[in-house]
Amino acid sequence: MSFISTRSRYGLRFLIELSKRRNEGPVDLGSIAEDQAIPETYLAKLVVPLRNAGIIRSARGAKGGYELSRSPDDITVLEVVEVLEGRSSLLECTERPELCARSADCPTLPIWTGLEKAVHDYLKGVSVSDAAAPRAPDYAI
Amino acid sequence: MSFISTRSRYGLRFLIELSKRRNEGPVDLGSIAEDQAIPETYLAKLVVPLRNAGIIRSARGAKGGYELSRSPDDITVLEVVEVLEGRSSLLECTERPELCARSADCPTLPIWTGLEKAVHDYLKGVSVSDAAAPRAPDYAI
DNA sequence: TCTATTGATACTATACTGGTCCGGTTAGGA
DNA sequence: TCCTAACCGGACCAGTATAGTATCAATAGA
Ligand code: SF4
Ligand code: SF4
Repeated sequence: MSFISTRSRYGLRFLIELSKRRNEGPVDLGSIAEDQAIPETYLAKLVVPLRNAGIIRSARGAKGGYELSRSPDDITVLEVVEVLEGRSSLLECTERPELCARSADCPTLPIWTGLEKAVHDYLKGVSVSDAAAPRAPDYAI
Repeated sequence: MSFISTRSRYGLRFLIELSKRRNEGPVDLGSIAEDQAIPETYLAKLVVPLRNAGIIRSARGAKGGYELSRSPDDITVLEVVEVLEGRSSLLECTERPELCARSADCPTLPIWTGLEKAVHDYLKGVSVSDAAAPRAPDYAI
């Protein structure tokens, strides 16, 4: 059970919280960790790749914290998952067929490739602002 | 990287091979393991849940082996993955929301639920016989 | 300068993945 | 009958990933 691990789940909840507290200036990690019941030291590590990816920006020092560096409409869940899981695929061989000697005529590869695409398309269609909406009906169907 | 682990990949390739060798009578594990380059002792373990699920049947003794117990059209890849991964979901909380205290008003849960559904629908739409087809164009798009 | 807050590493405990090994059981065939 | 091909079941194992902790340094506001 690892494609959507706590990394993505915590991370997405963190971003939603940031999107709710836009225009408060930088929000400190501790307050989000607390009200989302996420271990602060663990969340602190998830924040690094998000910053590197340009999704959030940070301010150090007292009164520092994090804020979204883009509109939540422009942050897709796909991007968040890719950044936090370190990969975008459920399978190595769909992205790097050269890793498997059998890939050239593997009958199952097209199936997995299709599955990847289904996942990609879905996640690409949902943004952080969709997620932040109180009851978002569309993507749940 | 584990939702589609070697279990599903090996298992599906095994079933495809069985579907190709239908009407040969029981096929012994060793010969499939060899030509699919799957460790025989490992494959031997994957075969147990497939039998328990009624996907294949086994014959013991000399000249024994395995054969599909249903038409390959009636075996969906979804079923194979569920049986071999021991679960159908990428996330626990979508199936058992009671595991998470926050599930009642978790803003991200509908997203993951929607993702599960996308995955389910896709995998349900592909059967072992589709997979066995030499170049199956439909589901790869 | 004091203090709140991020930044960067290093460490750990647990579980999962992908195997191997081995002794036992069943049944076809010489 | 007895040999042997094949399945059956379980213990075991090394490597890696996940989830989390701990420590200390850097920075900026009051
Ligand atoms: S055999 Fe097919 S599914 Fe398995 S790793 Fe190779 S290409 Fe991928
Ligand atoms: S917080 Fe939401 S996504 Fe995370 S486990 Fe609970 S219900 Fe699932």
